Amino acid sequence: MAHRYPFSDVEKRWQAYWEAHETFRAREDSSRPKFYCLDMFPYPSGAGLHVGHLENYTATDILSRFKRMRGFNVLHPMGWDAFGLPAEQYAVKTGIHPAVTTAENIATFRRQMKRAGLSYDWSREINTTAPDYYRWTQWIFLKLFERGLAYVAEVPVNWCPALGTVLANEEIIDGKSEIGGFDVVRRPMRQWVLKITAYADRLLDDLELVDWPASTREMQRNWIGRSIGAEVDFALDGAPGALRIFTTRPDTLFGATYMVLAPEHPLADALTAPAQRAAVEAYREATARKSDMQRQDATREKTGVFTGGHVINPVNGERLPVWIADYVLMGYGTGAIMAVPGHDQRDWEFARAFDLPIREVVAGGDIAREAYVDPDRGVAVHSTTPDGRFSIDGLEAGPAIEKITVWLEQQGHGRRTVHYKLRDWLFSRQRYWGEPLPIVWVEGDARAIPEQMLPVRLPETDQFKPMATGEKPESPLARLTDWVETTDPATGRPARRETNTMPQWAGSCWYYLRFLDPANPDQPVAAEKERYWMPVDLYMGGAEHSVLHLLYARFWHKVLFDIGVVHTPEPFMKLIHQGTVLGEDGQKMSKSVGNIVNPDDTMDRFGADAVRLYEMFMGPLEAMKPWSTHGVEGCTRFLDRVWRMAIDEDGAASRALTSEPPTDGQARLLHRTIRKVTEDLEALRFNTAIAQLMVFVNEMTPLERRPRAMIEPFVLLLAPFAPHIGEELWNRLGHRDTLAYEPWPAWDPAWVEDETVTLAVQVNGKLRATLSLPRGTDQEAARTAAMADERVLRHLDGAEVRKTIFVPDKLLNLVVAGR
RNA sequence: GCGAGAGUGGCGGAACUGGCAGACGCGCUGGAUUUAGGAUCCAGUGGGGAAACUCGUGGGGGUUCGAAUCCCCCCUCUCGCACCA
Repeated sequence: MAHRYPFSDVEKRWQAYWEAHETFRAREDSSRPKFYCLDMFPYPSGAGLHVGHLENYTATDILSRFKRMRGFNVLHPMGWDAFGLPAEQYAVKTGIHPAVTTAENIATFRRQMKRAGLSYDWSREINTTAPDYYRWTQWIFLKLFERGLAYVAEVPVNWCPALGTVLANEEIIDGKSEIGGFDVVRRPMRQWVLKITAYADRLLDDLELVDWPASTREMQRNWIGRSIGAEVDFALDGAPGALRIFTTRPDTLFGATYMVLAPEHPLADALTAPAQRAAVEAYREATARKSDMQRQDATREKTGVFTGGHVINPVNGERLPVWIADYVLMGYGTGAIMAVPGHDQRDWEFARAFDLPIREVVAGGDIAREAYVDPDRGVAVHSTTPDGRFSIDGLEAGPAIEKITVWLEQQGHGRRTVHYKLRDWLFSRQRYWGEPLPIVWVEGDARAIPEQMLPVRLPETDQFKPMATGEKPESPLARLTDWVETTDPATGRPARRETNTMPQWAGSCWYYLRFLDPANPDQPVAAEKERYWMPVDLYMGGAEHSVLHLLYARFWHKVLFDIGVVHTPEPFMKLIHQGTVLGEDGQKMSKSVGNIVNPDDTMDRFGADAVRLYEMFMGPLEAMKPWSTHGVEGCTRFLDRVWRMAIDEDGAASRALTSEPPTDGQARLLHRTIRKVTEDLEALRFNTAIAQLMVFVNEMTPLERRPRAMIEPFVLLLAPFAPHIGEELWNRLGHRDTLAYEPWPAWDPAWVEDETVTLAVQVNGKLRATLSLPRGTDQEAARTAAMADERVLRHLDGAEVRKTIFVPDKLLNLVVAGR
C-alpha cells in the first residue's frame, strides 16, 4: 500500500507553529520594498466561509507568500465588515443582539481562515463595529461635515417599507432592494447626504491612474455619467420667465420642434392652458402611480400630453409647443428638454406617435426613416438665424457645438454645463446596527460632536425593530429617550441626538488604512505608516463591488487626500475580481438548489492544501468556473505523489534522494519549472503554474535517484500554493526554520532551453514531419535534413520548392508549385 | 436595445508576438499489483480510417507560405447599463 501525505496532523502542526512564532507579522522596514496585498474584507455572515471566498483569499495568500520569499515586506491583513442588515434582521426575529451573532460569526470565519492556512497578520485584525474603529469612521464623517460635504436635505429617497429604511440608488437592483428583493418606493424625506458629486470629475479622471479591469472602470464611468453640453433658456410665450433645458447637442437647436417637461416639472402648471388642464392633471396622476421600474421601460410606447403652452426658441424665434411626457425624468439635467426628433431617437418616436414635425439640421441621414444621431459624421444644415447674422451651417458637430455655445453665452441665452448621472450619496439609515452619526440637533441646527468626545457609542437596547410608523420612519435609536436627549457640548443647551445611523458602506470606505496602524488611539493612521504602506498594491474581491464600495472608498480617500491624511490620489493600484465558483452542476451555488460546497467538509476529506491547490487549478482566476470534487481528489493525489517523491514510508527523507548534482536534463526541468512558476505567479496565472509543478513531479517520481538539489527548490516553489506540506517537507529534509522567508529559487537562463529542438516541417503549410535538431540549426542545414526525410519527400513528390519559410528552432515550411 | 467579455476533446482548461492545437487535471479504456479499494504503478485516450492519411478551435467568408490567434458578417452565452437629453 502506497503511503500518503498525512495532511491532518501536518496542517495542525504548522498552523500552531505559525501562530506561536507570529511568522506573518508585518513590521515597517524601510530597507525592504513593501507589498500591500489586500482582500476585500467580508461581512461575517452566519453561513461561514464559502469556496468563493476561499478562491479570493487563496490567490492573495499565494501571492503574499511568494512575495515574502522574493524579499518583499508583505502586509496581508484581514478584518470584518460587521455592521449590516442581516445581523439586525436576525435580531428583530430572535431578540439576540447583533453584537452576539456578529461575534459568533467572526469566530467561525477566523477559524476557517486559519484552517485554510491563510498567512494573515492577525495582530492587525480589525472590526468595523468596534468603538475604537468606528470612532474614526465618525471622525471622517465630521471632516466631511466640516467641509460641507455632509448635509441634510429633503430629497426623494428610495424607501423600502419591508426593510423599514431608505436605500441608496446603488442598493437597488431592478427596482427592488438588493437585500431581500423587496419593493422600493420613491418619497421625499429629510436625510443625510454626502456630496460625492463634488468629486465627480476627479473620480472619473483618476480612473486613468489605476490598473483595474476595463469593465470595472467602464462601469464607474457610466455610473458617474458625465455629459458635457449646454443649458439653454427658452422664454415663456405670453408670460415672464424662461424654461431652462439641458442638451448635449446644442448644435441641433435649430431642429427643435417641440419641448418636453417631466410630468413633475415645476413649470408644468404655469404652462398649462385651461383647456388642457384636465388632460395634464390626469397624465401627471397616472405617472405618479407608476413605479420607477415601469417608467424606465424604454421599449414602451411613448406617451405624453400637450400642455397648451408655448416657449420661444432663442435661435430663430419659433414658437414651440410644450408637452409633458414621462420619458423625460425630473432627476436628470433640468427635467426639461428641447425635442429634436430629427436627431434623437426618443424624440423621433414621440414625434411620430403624436404627429409632430421632424426637421433635419444635420445632413447625412434619412430622418424619414429614423433619427440621425451620429455626432461624428454629417454637417449642420438649416441652422442660420433669421437675420442671417449667425450660422453653424457646414460645420461638423464638434465645432458647431463650440460655436453655438459661445454664441448662446454672448447672447445670454445659455451656457456651457456639465451634468452627471451620479447623485449625492444618501448616507443615513433608519437602523440600529450601524455607526451613530456624531451629530446633535439644537433648535433645528445640526451640530458636530467635538472629535475629542468620539466615539459616539451605539447605545444598548433590546428593541431592534425600526419605528417605521406611517409617514415618519425612525431609527430604533429614537426610542432610547435617555440617549437621545442630551445637551449641546458647545453651549450646554438641550439637544437631541441624531438617531439615524450610517450605511454599511461607511466602515469599508477606509478600513485599508486602519490595517496600517490598527491600535492608534490618536489618529486614524499615523502619517509615517501611511507613507510606507500605501497604496494597496493588489486588491482582490468580487466584481459585485465594482460600483458601490469601490466608488465610495475612492471618494473618501480623495477627501482624506485633501485634508492630508493620505498621500496618494487613489487607494487601490491594481484590482482583480475573482470569478464566481459555480456548483458541481454548473449552476450558481445556492441554498435552495442545494449545491453549496462547504469548505470545512472539503478540508476534512482532502486537507487544506489540496483545496487551496484545486481552487487555483480550476481555471483562470477571473473566470467563472464550476467546482468538481473529482478535481480536488486529483490535487490530493498530486500531493501524495509529492510526499512519496521526498518521504519514505517510515517518514524519513526518501532514500532515493541523493547528493549528486542533477543531470543536464534534470537541471533543465528544474530551471524551466522555476521560470514558469515565477512568471505565472507574477501574472496571477495560478492554474498554469500548478500544471508545471505537476509536470515536474511526473518526471521526477519514476526516478530511482532523485538529487536533493532538485527536490529542495521544488519544495520552495510548491510552498506558496500548499504551505503545510511545503513546511513539513522542508523540515523533514533537515531544515529547522520555516521556509516562509527562504529566498525564492532563481533560474539560470542558460538552463531553460533544450539543446536539441523539435523542428516542425511543413509542406504547403501542412505538418509532414518533425525533426530533432541541435538548437540554432540554420535554414540550409534544416532544409537538408528535411529533404532527407522520407515523410517529407513523399509530399514533395519531386516538385520544385518555390519558397522556403524558416522560423529558427521552430518550423520549416516548404512551398511547392500548386498541387 | 446599447456597452464589455467569452465560445477549443466526454468535462475543467493549455497554446509566447500568426508557426507542431488539446499542456496539466478530471473522466474513461486496457493491463499489473492487491483479500479488497474511491490506493498505487504501466499503457492508451479529439473525430473518421486497417493504414497511408484525413477532418477538426460556435457558423460563414477573407488576409497569409501558415490562423484558435488578424479582418468582415452571423449565431450563442455571461456580465453591466437600461428613455440620462
